[in-house]
Amino acid sequence: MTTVHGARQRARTEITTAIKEEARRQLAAGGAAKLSLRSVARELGMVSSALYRYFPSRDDLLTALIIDAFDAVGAAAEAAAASDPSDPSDPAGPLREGGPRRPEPTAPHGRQVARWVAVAAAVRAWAVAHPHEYALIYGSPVPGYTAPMDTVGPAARVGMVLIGIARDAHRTEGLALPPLPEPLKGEARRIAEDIAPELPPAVAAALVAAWAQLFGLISFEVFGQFNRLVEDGEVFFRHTARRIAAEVGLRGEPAARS
Amino acid sequence: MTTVHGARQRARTEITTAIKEEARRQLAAGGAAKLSLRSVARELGMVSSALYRYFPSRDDLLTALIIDAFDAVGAAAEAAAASDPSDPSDPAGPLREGGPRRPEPTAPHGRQVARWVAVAAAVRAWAVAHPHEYALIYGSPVPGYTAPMDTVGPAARVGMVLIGIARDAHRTEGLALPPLPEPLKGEARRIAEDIAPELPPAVAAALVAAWAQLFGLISFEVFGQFNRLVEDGEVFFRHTARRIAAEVGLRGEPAARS
DNA sequence: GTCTATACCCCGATAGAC
DNA sequence: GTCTATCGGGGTATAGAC
Repeated sequence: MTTVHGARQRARTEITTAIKEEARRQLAAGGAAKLSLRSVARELGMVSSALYRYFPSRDDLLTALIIDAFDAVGAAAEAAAASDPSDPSDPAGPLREGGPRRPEPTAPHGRQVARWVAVAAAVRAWAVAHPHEYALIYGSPVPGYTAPMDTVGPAARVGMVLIGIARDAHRTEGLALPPLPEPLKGEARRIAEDIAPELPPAVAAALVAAWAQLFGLISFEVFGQFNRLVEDGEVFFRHTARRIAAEVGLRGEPAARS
Repeated sequence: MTTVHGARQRARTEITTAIKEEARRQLAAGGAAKLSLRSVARELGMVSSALYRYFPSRDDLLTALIIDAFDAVGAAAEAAAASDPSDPSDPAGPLREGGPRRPEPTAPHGRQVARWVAVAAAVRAWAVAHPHEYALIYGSPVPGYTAPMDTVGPAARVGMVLIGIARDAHRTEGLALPPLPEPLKGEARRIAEDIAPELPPAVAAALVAAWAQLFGLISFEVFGQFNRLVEDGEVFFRHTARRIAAEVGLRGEPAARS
């Protein structure tokens, strides 16, 4: 009985996976707006009504895809943060999808900067490799669709990784930024309370700005706004990510800066 | 006869305008993907086939909307650049769209920084006021639609304004940035040739990055990624725009530089 | 859990009368 | 330039047999 149940469960999750895979294919072909249960079913050799046993509505399928995408990019970011890019023998992390993790042979000073850049580069690499899933989660909101609460956890993962790096840097080296102008102080204090009470408010606020700026670069590349202006996206991006790291107070070795 | 012709022309442009207005309304309601000639016609009390006298296809209507949007945000940027935000008596430009006017402190030195911030704030204000048109031009690409060449001119206007500010600053004060790391030098040289041969390559490359970073902030706000983290978007944005200005070598008065 | 059938919507685009 | 009519597609979602 549990066997039967197990087998059924297995079949169910297999089909669910197949549906999501086909849906992702269609996402790539036509965008989120014209993802349709019917054509997914058609392509899978099913009839449309059968899909409703797996996803009660089109929006639920969309939600599943969104959560998967946030989880994928979040996992890539976490893997990059866990690997140590300052170790030349470490092949993992920034350039891989989901690299293996390695021990940490400690770099002297700019280790957190290197991790920051590695995380940013990993997010970019994922985005470039999965432009349509990236568009799904960081592009224009899908009209008529409002994300349920289930998405906020996965959506926060990349941000958490960046916050963690800042936290580590603050603990080991101390992060400091020049004082904020008056009108921003309240805002920064609130942001710090929300995301990282142990960080100085100015750092927390800079983190949020840096986060948005990193994704701005990625979006411009993925969405084609650079329009041939930038040729080697990775090199350009890594350099800019390093400069952005400085904006939150992370200091690299002076030699490597800029 | 010319009168008749003139009247006809007038009627034609009036109807064309009405169509675009209704289309923009629908853009707001359902996004670019479900903008349809049929429903525009319905709402206008016309029959769908009549619209084909004005726009030969749905994509042509979309192109018109895109060009209008690029022109609108470009015009806002140009107006902000032309006004002088360091003159407290100048009511024009940056803050006009909404929001309190807080004249930038007069500064003979940081004038280009003030212009930079004013332009950025004007773009943000336009985006916040017209989120759907913003999404049309800076969000995920519309699936199945490829922009014709007619859009590239209008699309470049905001960038041109930013380049112009950097150029002015370079002419009057000289812009300099630390030397670039080797792998970026070629890229930067090419970028400079493309957009502003008279600027140092490092500045040109930083300009492109800054451009993307500004729009990253705007997109996060407009697309709701900040999700209540940032409360006063304008204050937060102006401050960050000022920091980004420093990244391209624009120097404000040290006092105001957070 | 899958099937057929169905209700009830939507769309872009064109032909041809007026 | 606007109309009716039409071609030929598309979609979500449900009911009910098997």
